[in-house]
Formats: sequence, structure tokens, C-alpha cells
Amino acid sequence: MADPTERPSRKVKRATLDDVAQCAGVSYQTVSRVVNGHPSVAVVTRSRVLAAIDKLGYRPNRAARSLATRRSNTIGIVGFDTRYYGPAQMLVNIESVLKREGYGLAFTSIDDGTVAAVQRAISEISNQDLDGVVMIAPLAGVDVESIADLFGDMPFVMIDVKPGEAVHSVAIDQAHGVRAVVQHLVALGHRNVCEISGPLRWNDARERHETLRSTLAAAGIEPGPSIESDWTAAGGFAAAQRLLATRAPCTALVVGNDQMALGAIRALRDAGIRVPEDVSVTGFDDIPEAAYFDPPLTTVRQDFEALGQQCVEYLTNVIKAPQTPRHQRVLYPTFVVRSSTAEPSQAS
Amino acid sequence: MADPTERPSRKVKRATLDDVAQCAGVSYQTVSRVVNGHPSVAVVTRSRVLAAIDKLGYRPNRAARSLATRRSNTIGIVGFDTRYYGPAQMLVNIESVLKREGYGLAFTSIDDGTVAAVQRAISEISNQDLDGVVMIAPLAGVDVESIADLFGDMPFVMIDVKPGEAVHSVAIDQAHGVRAVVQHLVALGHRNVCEISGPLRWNDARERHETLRSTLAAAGIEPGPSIESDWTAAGGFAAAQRLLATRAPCTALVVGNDQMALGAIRALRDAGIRVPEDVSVTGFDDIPEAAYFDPPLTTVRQDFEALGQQCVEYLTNVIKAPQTPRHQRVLYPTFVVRSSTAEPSQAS
DNA sequence: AGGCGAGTTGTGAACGCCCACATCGTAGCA
DNA sequence: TGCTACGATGTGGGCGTTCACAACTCGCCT
Repeated sequence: MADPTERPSRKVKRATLDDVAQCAGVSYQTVSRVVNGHPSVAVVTRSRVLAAIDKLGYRPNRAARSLATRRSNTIGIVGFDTRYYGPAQMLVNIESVLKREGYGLAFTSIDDGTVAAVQRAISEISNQDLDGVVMIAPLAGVDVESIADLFGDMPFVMIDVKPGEAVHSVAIDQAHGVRAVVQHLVALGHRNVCEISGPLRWNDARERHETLRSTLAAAGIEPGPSIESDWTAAGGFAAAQRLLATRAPCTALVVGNDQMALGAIRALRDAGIRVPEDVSVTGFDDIPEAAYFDPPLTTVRQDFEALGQQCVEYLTNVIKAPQTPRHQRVLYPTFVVRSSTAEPSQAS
Repeated sequence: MADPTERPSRKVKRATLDDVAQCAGVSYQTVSRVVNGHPSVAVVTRSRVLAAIDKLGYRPNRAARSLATRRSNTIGIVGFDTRYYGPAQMLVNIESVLKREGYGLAFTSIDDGTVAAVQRAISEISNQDLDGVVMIAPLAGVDVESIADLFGDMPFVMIDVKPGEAVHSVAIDQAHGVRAVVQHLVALGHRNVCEISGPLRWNDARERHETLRSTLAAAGIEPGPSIESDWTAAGGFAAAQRLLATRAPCTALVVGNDQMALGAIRALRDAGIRVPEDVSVTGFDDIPEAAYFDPPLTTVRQDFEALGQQCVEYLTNVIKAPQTPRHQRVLYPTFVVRSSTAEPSQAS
């Protein structure tokens, strides 16, 4: 009843180099040359092979190729809480550059911030034979040296690593952004500035936090209370309430990112405090919504697209030339003034 | 000067099955069995092998394995504008489930909405020997049948496909959410409801749009003007301004997602219109910030985590049993009432 | 005591491709 | 004319696994 030829047809066997070769009447090596754009192939042969490839719908088998060449033409990204705006942006932008360069992308994320999780993610990704990996590693407290060890000789570049670490890395200069904020606030006449920071285990949060305090101090201003929160609007809301409870004098509130700023503004308003008349608020990131907050948010824009680009460019360099000296490429954020900041009122 | 053994050490050759076998004094096949958890291996042998594996830091070579087995243990995601909240959420959630199941993840995105781009992405991803792919395909106008053809016999499930398409798919019932919105609005007494929709090339946008009109009509209400926008706050802002310019009576504004709602609210307010006193506004998605908008946004929550989960579960089923009948799994969104909606005022 | 089966281990052959080298032809040059 | 050199093609081997078998060792049943 069943045609014996029927069974194999269930899974359409994909054409191989040999199939194409046979179809074109050449050897598989010649086909391989055509596929890989090797120069010395006669024009007529090439076109015959191409026709055969087309006819058979041949596609090279990546696994076989990478087995033979020991390169996979895909790079990995280990991401971190890609739910947040920054990391998500990086991922997308890196992906698009990578695609342009002809690389595939393998992605894995780190569930929690523990060192163990980081290690697990790295070891997981590193036996996936990749040509290199980009690591979005915003966490402080993870020893960069030991991570480098985990990677062995696999090329990798890190994003968001603390300045000064001796690894290939790309970063946005957080301090630069914070300084602009402080300058702006001080110029407006603010002397009482409080802070809601991101989780201090994140390098960026910590750097923003520390720069804020030092810059303020340098301007002869005693930093007001600072509350650590969690990057979310809900967290910012709660933090602002706690801040209000301290009854500390405060005419300006520097918040670690835009989402928290949104929550904070809501809390202030709930307490009958006007923004910016009573208290100025600043954010960080310049998410696309920030301009439509009420009031439109003064914030610091980070160019994640450029970041992704730099990242990939750096990584491909390292892949080609493993001896590339380790350095950090740093990008500068831009300060965006909108309406959530103003001169402090007399009272306060 | 140079020790001849030095050169090879530049690239530390990774241990292979053979190396481990030799080290443990067994055959490579036995090692393979241990690695793959095959049952019939003597306890003592197993432990000897394990020791050798540990000592040599052996890691199986994925390329070789997938060459031999014809399965790669990685699944692909072709994403779509992962900059937006929904798609980004899906990606992250799918990734985490996938990891739990032991799959790797390859990711590619479609730059623009053209059919050509979709085809390119699919063909790109399909010669990357994957076990299956999840396609986030929110675009209308892309012929589902032809996509299925492109995939050939590779298992795939689609997200956000129009209801009724004969492919494996998972979706959130948009109509259900819209109906809840309308019901709510009508119960409050609104009779003049306008709309700002997402780009109608997106299935979700279109379905929300059409359901809104039909539901309104079913309630005996003539739908007010509808303006198509682009999912962003900026777009929502502009759309609302255009809407105001029409001077159409409007006590309720149904917006296609939360970001646009934010922009719209800002535009209304700029025009001296109060929300919700003068105009009620609703969103869609329930992004984490929505509760902190001013006013807190009444919206429809989509559970992207569950979506990702269903997706992966479905896909792995299809991989195991390719004959799985095609169907659509649909999840239901929940309606969240906050403060951006209220009874219409007398005037209008 | 012979034999049968379960448990354990090893062997040969793919998987589809690239690399290094060998081979052939032919054009260029003395 | 004979030699060289290079362009075009083919051949053998190997990348690290898994799969289908074969082979061996026991213990236990008849």
C-alpha cells in the first residue's frame, strides 16, 4: 500500500554540496568555491553551478561549515534584564548592526544578578561555539577579571563596565551626564538637591550616584538625602514618598532614570507639591515618552544606537585581531532641558 | 628561544570526546553515552569518565553534534520592531522559558514591514539549522500562506496573527479587551467616542480598530472620528491635535496603546481640556508606567509572560509531534480601570 | 552444562563542509 | 620546441559527534 519512496519524502532532505555538484557536473569542491566566492573558477562553470544551486534550492549547512572552519559566524549577547529600556535598546541596536555585518545572533539573559547566574550564562553561551560575545554587564560586584577568565580566549566586549577595568569595553560616560545636570540645577539656584538612585549594584546607578555627590560637594553644596530604588515607576513613586517623609529641604530632585522620575513626580503631586515650581525633577535616559510627561522631563539622553554600533565594531576588530590592546570606548550623553526644572521658589 | 610547544598553546584546543575517552581509558562512544545520560553505563565507568570530563574541562561541540543529529537545540525568533513594548516583552519572556527548556535562542529582526524584508529574515534564519522558530508577525498584509511556504517543513508558531489563519499561532484576544473598554465607557454614559489607532498595517491595531467600531455600532453609537498613528507618544500627541482640529464632539478617546495615550493626554491638556473631566482616555497594554501617568491610565493589560510561555510550549509540541493539528491558542487580556476615565460632564 | 538475555562496551560509518595538496591543461616565454 | 607558471578543477583527509550495529561479559534459568 505504501510506496517505499514515500517515507523518506516526509522530511525533504536538503540539498548538499554533492547534490549540487552532481547536478552541475562538477566536483563538490568547485561548488564550495562558488559558494564561498573563491576567485579561480571559470565563469562558465560558475554560472552552471549557480544554476544548479538555484534549481536545488541549496543552502549551506551552517553546522557542517562551522565544524570544519571552527568559526560559527554568530556572536552571542548575554543580556541583563532586557525588560528595561537601556538593555532592550542595546540588544536591538546591536542586532541590527550585526545583521548588516553578516553575523547571526545568539541571545541569553541573566535571570538574577548573582555571580553564579552570570557564570552560568557565560558558560552556557561559550560552549555554543560563537565567534565572540557582547556582554551587557551593568552589575557592580561582579569581578571583571574572573569573568574574563570564564571567557577563556573567546573575544568579548563588555558594556557598562566600570571605567578603568582592563577589558575591552564600551560605555557611555555617566559622570558627564550627571555633571551637566548639576551644573544646570546649580545655575538655576538650587542648593537643596535630593536624589533617587537606581539600584546601586548597577554600575551606572552607582556612578551616577557618586558623581552627583562629588559634583555637588565640589560646588560647595551639601548633598541632600538619597534613596535607592529599582528603576521602575512604582519604585520611584515609593522612594519619593519616603523622601517626603524625611521632611528634608528639597528644591531639586535628581532621579536615576526616567521611569522613576515619572513615579516620583506623581508622588510629589499627590502630596500637593508642584513640579517644577516647588521642586525641579530630572531623569536619565530620555526615553521616547519623556517629552510627553507632565511636565516634560529634563533629562540626559543616551545614544544606544551609537553604543551598539561601537560595540559591534570593536568586537569584530577583536575577532580579527585578538591582540587588539584592551581599552574603553566612551560615548558622551547629551543633556536635554525641558520643563521639569526651573528656578527654586522663594519659600522652601 | 621559542619553545616549539608554545605556538599551539595560543589557541587552547578544546578537549574532544576522544581526549576524554583516552584520559578515562574507555572508548569515545562510552564518553558520549555518559554525556548524553544514556542509561547503560556502569556506575564506576561513569564516574571515571565524569572525572576525566571535569579534569579536561570538556564541553561538547554543538556544531558537531547538530551535524550528526540534524537538530541544533536552538530555536529562532524573528522579531519585529523590538523597540516597542509588546515585542520586547515577548522576546524576553520567550527567551527565559526557552532557556528553562534547554534551548538556545537565535534572534533576528525585520527592519521594515515589507514582504521582502520578511522573506529575507525568514530565509536567513531558516538556513541556520534551527529546530523551530517563533515569528512575531504583527503585520497585516503579509500573506500567511506564503510565509508558511518559506518555512518549508520547519516547525514554527506565529504570534499576533489574524484570528482564523490556518497556522500554529498564539494570540491575545484584542477584541475582548476592546469590548471591555467600550462597555466601561458606555456604562459611564459616553456617546461620543473618538479613536487614535496604531498603524493599521499591524494586525493588533486593525483588530482593535475594527472591534471598536463594530462594538460601538452594536451599542447604537455612531463611532466618532478615528486617526491612525504610530504607537509612539509623539505620534499620539500629533494625532490628538489633529483630532481636536476636527472639532468633532468627543467625551471619550480610545487610544491604541499606552504610549500614544500619554502623548494624547498631553495634547489635550495643552489645549486646556481636562482628563478625565472633559474627556476620558483609555490605553492598551498596561505598560508598567501607565499607573503613574497623570492621570493614571485606564487600560487593557496584556500578559506577555503567559504569551511567551504558551508560545514555547506550543512550539516544542510541534517539534516533537509535527502532525499536531494547527490551531490558535488565545489568551485574554484584563481590563484595568484607573483614573483617566469618568462620567462625561454635562457640557460636551 | 548449555544457552539465552540483559547490561555494558567498542567499531565503522555517516553528517556536510573546508583545507591542503595533487592534477591537468594551456598560455607565455626563451 | 620545450619549459615554466598559473589558472582551473579534482581528491583525500579530517572537523567532533551520533547512530546502528557487533561483541563481549555475566548471571541465571532450564
